[in-house]
Amino acid sequence: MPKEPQLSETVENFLEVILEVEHRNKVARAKDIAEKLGIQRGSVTGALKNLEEKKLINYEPYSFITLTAKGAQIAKAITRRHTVLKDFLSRVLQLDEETAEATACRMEHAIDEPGINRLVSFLEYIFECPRTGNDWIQSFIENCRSGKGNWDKCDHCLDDCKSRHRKSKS
Amino acid sequence: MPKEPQLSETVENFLEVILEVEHRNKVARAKDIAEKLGIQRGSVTGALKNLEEKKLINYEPYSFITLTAKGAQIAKAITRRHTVLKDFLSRVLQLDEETAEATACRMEHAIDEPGINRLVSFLEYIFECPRTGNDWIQSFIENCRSGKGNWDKCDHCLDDCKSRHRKSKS
DNA sequence: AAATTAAGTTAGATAGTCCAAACAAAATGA
DNA sequence: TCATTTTGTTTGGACTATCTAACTTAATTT
Repeated sequence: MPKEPQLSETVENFLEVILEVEHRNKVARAKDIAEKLGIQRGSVTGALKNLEEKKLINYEPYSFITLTAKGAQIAKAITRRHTVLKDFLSRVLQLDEETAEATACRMEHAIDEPGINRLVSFLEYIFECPRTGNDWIQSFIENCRSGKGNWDKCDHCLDDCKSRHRKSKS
Repeated sequence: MPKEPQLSETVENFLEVILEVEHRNKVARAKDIAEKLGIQRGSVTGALKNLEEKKLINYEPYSFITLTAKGAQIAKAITRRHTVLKDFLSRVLQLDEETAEATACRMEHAIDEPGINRLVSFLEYIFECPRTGNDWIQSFIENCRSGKGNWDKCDHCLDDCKSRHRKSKS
């Protein structure tokens, strides 16, 4: 397999937005893309031609825009990265909605599939391992607020873990 | 305070590299910067002029390059992000050295100070909370390898946590 | 000190991303 | 259907980040 030349952040964002718009309104129009990306309509046309050349979208002037199979595949991968990262940022690091969204949007271009898969496993692990889960995250937040580590209630906390785990097995 | 216009990824990388080279050899030369960034010598000159205009480096043609206070401050912030992210990627997600390094290098431009501070707290929390720590990460790896969750040994594992915690208090 | 090599700069080219404004096509609706 | 509005395209310009090749300055070696 000849390795695909990696795509620019701009191209990835275009694909991601097109996928989203396609889902909402069956088909993507230049105007929606421009709005979503916060750029001028005029800037979209050239970019679309570029995507067309790269065989990532089906495009003809004045016509609708759809993703090719290749384009859709990439768009979905990027969207998945976005979702996973946002999940980590908001559910684990507890960044507020807006910050998590914006940060995920920038980070999604910086991590590859092996990395994101590992992060998915990590998220699952956090919320499934009896040693962690939601209350562990909760303690993390308290820890952040109170400034420094307070491990006084650990005995009790560990007992809770255990009894919770017993219950879940029964 | 007038908000600083945010810097491009390129500028951030330049500052980071200059800081590193400065540390290794007291002073940065265009050639080292070009090598580290994997670009041609000719591309460096223009960028340096730009950094000079932004008051981020002290630069005069044919002379040495040093960071200004402002430049150094930013370079250190980027480097810190890099370090923290790499730490997370390698110590927690267990990506191999090289991948962690490369990924951190791209992600460092995508996360801001509040975000990175939260990640620092999270790392500390993972390794200090009695419920987690190194053996928890170890179990994560095994979990990744074996494919699906295996929570058979959890009772034992939780007991270990507890006794370890008792010891650490004495 | 002169010759050679290494490092730095300049100039011109290209590609990508964007804008604003003028223009063209398509859709709407009276 | 015709006029109006909306949407899409074109054009020309700007800026960033790069390259290569030619050239200049500085450093090293003999």
